Amino acid sequence: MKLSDSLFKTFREVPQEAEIPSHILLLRAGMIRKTAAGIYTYMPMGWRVVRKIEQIVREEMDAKGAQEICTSILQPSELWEESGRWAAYGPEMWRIKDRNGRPFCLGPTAEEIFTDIVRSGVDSHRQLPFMLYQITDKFRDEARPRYGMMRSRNFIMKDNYSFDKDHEGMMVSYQKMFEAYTNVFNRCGLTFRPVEADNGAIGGDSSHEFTALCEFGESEIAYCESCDMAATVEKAAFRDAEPDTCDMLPMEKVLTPGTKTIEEVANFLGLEKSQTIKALLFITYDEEGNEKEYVAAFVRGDRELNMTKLVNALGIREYEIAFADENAMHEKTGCVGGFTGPVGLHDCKVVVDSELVGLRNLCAGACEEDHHLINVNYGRDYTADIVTDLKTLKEGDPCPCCGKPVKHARGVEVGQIFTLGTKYSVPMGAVFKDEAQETKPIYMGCYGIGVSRTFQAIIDMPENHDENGIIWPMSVAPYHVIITEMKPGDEAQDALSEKIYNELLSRGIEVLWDDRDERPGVKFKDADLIGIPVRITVGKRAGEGVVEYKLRREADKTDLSWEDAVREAVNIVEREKRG
RNA sequence: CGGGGUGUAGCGCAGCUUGGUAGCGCAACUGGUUUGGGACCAGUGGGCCGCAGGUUCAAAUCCUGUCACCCCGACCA
Repeated sequence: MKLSDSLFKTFREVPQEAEIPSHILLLRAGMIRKTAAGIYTYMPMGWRVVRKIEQIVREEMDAKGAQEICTSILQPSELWEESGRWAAYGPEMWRIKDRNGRPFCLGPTAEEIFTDIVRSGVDSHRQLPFMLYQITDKFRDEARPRYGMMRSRNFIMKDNYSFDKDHEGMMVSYQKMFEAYTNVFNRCGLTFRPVEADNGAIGGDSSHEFTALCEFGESEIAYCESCDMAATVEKAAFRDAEPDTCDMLPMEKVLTPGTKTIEEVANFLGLEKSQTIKALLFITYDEEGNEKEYVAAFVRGDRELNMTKLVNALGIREYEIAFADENAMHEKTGCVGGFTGPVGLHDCKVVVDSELVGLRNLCAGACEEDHHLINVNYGRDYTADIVTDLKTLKEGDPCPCCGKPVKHARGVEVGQIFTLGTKYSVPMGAVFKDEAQETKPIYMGCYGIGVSRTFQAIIDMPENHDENGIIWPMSVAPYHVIITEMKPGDEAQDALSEKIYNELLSRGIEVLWDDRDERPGVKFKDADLIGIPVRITVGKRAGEGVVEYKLRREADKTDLSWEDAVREAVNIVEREKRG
């Protein structure tokens, strides 16, 4: 491609709407343009990158035996009614009507469609297992689009679904996808970690998120450098403190005026925060949004409650719970703001963190203004409706696997895989006849890659950008080589540039030829900004057949004969283009 | 959905307090001089000052409403 023939425009100034490096550079390099909040157009150079990523995804999916199809973005409401998600999905779903008033949505995902296709096409166990995938636009009307394509309202996602006879087969498919995803993200040049993820109250057994590590990411993960443990903070298990071995002392009520926080109580009584019990009060709602019941959760005073774990323990959804109004709750349950403890509480569901069971002689609120109880013990003084791990694993806490202090990191979730089991196949009737002629539900898994998010996340990797612009990995670069011709119109330079251009093209290299009538500085700046991995500069020494050869990611430049430069370029492209 | 902020030329911004003919830098276009890291000189074009209403002789500026966009939070199969 000659630059003089293309629509090519870069921007010198940082666009006011962008904050993080990847978003700034995509806009400055002219790879994307915003159409509306969270809605973008891919410009020629950016679209080439997206297509490269898609191609990598295709190759890895095909290698695992998945087949590509393409479903409509428009999906009828009936399918979603069947799975129960038409009501459950909420305002994030773009809903539209056809001319006859029939409701449709712009697909936010495609479990229902794939299940529908498969139920009408599968009858026998002999047809299983198989996997289908597609790479299409997905639509989610996000409450808050952010950071360009990191969280956009319309994005490109590869989604695929596995269909197996049983749980064991499903886990084989899951493992295949785990491998495929690892290959995809490695080839795209991402630094990432697969982390154990939460899959909600009614999800399947297994889920992993693939998180590209990056300080601008929206997800937070906990990981261990001593072992393989890595999980989202919502999911990360917590190793309980060792049970106390001392005797239970008699419980006592003490006056603790004005000590509403854990810190204040601990200071007042001269205790460690770990010798106290923290109370958190909630109210839950049913599906219609009516108040259902009060919930009191208790964790050790120095711990942090993990909402996801609480919600899972209660078997409800995140939006069906909220902090309770303590005054309103007092009437019914006897709680007292700032002085609530598990003893004396009534008419509410009590959820106790598992480690409290083994700890002795703790201090808790007395459910009475300005009073606390000391020497409170589980079993003797109070019990729970549910005992489970409710804690958030914080940086420095012991690793649940090996006990070493864990680390936290931020990242961008570029992919997620999870087992669905029969969540969709049972309600939607996706069944088959097994060897014994019995009708069984199909076991499904679903797997997603955010292609457009990956596109942006690649740039945010520290090694893939610098102060001058993007540094594309060869595998996804819009072009492999850029020929920077210093002085178009100069006979020797024109001739040599053309020779190199044709030579590279004939070797299957993707070449951009900057033949614009611009000053050298502008050309160098643009070449750096758009991040083409190899630059061949045709300048003063064109007459003797000498060019300058430079890699975008390295500082040194070398003068080479044009033949050597072509050879070097072909070598490095061949070596690196597969990722 | 709550809090904060911004809408003025393609991009980045000033002007608004205290109403009086809409400005600057970059980009674009023309001519010239330049030519290995975002050149210089001279000239040119380009605006419904987000939109609607109001106050006023007069509104980018003051008032009311509304829309859009950005940031923090809530939310996120």
